[in-house]
Amino acid sequence: MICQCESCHLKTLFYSSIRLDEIEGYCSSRREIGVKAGEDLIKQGEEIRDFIYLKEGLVKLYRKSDNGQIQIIRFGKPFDFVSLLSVFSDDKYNYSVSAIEDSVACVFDLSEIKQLILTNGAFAMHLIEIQNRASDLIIMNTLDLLQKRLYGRVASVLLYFAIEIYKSDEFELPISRKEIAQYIGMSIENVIRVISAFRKDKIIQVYGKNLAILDRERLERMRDLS
Amino acid sequence: MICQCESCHLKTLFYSSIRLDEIEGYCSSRREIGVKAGEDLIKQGEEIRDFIYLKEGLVKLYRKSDNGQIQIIRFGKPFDFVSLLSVFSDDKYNYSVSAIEDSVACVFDLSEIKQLILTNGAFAMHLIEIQNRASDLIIMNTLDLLQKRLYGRVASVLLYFAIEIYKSDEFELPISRKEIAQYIGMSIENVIRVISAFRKDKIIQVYGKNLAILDRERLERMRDLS
DNA sequence: CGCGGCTTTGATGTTCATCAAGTAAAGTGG
DNA sequence: CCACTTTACTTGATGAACATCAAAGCCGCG
Repeated sequence: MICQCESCHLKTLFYSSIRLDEIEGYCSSRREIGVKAGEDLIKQGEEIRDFIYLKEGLVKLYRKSDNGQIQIIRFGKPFDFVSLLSVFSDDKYNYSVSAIEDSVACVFDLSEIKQLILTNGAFAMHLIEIQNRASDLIIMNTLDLLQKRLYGRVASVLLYFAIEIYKSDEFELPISRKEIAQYIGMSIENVIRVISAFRKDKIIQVYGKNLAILDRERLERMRDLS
Repeated sequence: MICQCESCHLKTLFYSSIRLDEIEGYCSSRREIGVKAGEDLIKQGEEIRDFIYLKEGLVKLYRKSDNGQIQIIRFGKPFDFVSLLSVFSDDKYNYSVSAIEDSVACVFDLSEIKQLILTNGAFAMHLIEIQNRASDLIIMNTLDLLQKRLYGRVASVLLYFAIEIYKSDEFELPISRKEIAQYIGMSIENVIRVISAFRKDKIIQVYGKNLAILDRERLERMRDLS
């Protein structure tokens, strides 16, 4: 069997709504793409032909805004980055996706997925739920950032990686200060200053790329009290 | 016939994918709710039982964030406010909707819509497209705001109402300065100051609630150059 | 080695929130 | 209807939050 779906998260998500004898067909049309850290998986402006699902790794969604600045929309890990944003509403990507860590993506023909929506109600329902959840997350996250200030925004990012990505208070920060700045919409220098302040206040510990949250409560307070 | 679907936008959107002999059934289960300016259509925290579509009027989507502040997520006019945001991904609303102008909403049982998704592929596809488009708009809009500053943000709002809502450079501003502030994430005083500055610079003209954009180009430049 | 990108800190000025005080407008109860 | 209260709006003054400029150290890489 070409497609080892047992090891693929996609199975749990979608294949539960597809009859076993149908799976084979979709599996064979599926292909995997490996991208190394730094490489692009999706380029802004490209035509949307595929339906892409992140199987392994860590990516960032970002866009070039009108004035040429780069803005990071969201970080995506397996499960919460399924092709979303404009896949069914536009014909061109209005954002890029690139790998932060080496990643593997599952790629389907978009037309096949659309066919599946048309013919398989359970699949359509499932997909709607997933898309809905993903959009909600982005929206609420961005809204949160919008009403926080520098300190709260930086605290948010650090806690995001600790809680959502690494599920640990000690981890290797996968992104640069510059990327944090591009995500929270503040200047690089001020991001650095806040991280330094957190370090001096013994809220976090930094050695190289490694980061340890020493005082989770205080960091959460900084995040919540803007 | 109870349901005068000819006059309802929903028809063009959804009913194109439903067979004529099926329409009758859904029409009869549909009900209309009128809300006067200032009244709530949806309350944050309520259970999601309905699928709601704005037929006439103007509404605002807003939420109370963790620290108790009110934040306006988006303004919605007929067509671009279909129940979205968490309708299929959560069981409770995490935002409120209230009428800015007197409005009329079409209400369906959510369970019926879900049933329709399961059994009618074309409908599901159509709904996915609409939801996708709506989410994209909110996301891109919020991201735009996030990287603009005071002047650019205020210019954005004014141009939004001129272009998207009223399709004219002269209109009656339907929202208060406070609501602008809650939408763009800045203080009321500064919103007022910017509007005054625009007025003094002859970019806009203000008499009471009425607003006229005198110099569209300059206002657009303010919006685009942050 | 030298170059470019990332990081860091300090100094400076701009942008912004906040406080204060006052005016106008709109609802409320007698 | 008028006095009363509340809400929206407005302006100025002040300090806090933030961007920007500048300079220097630190890598990794050709």
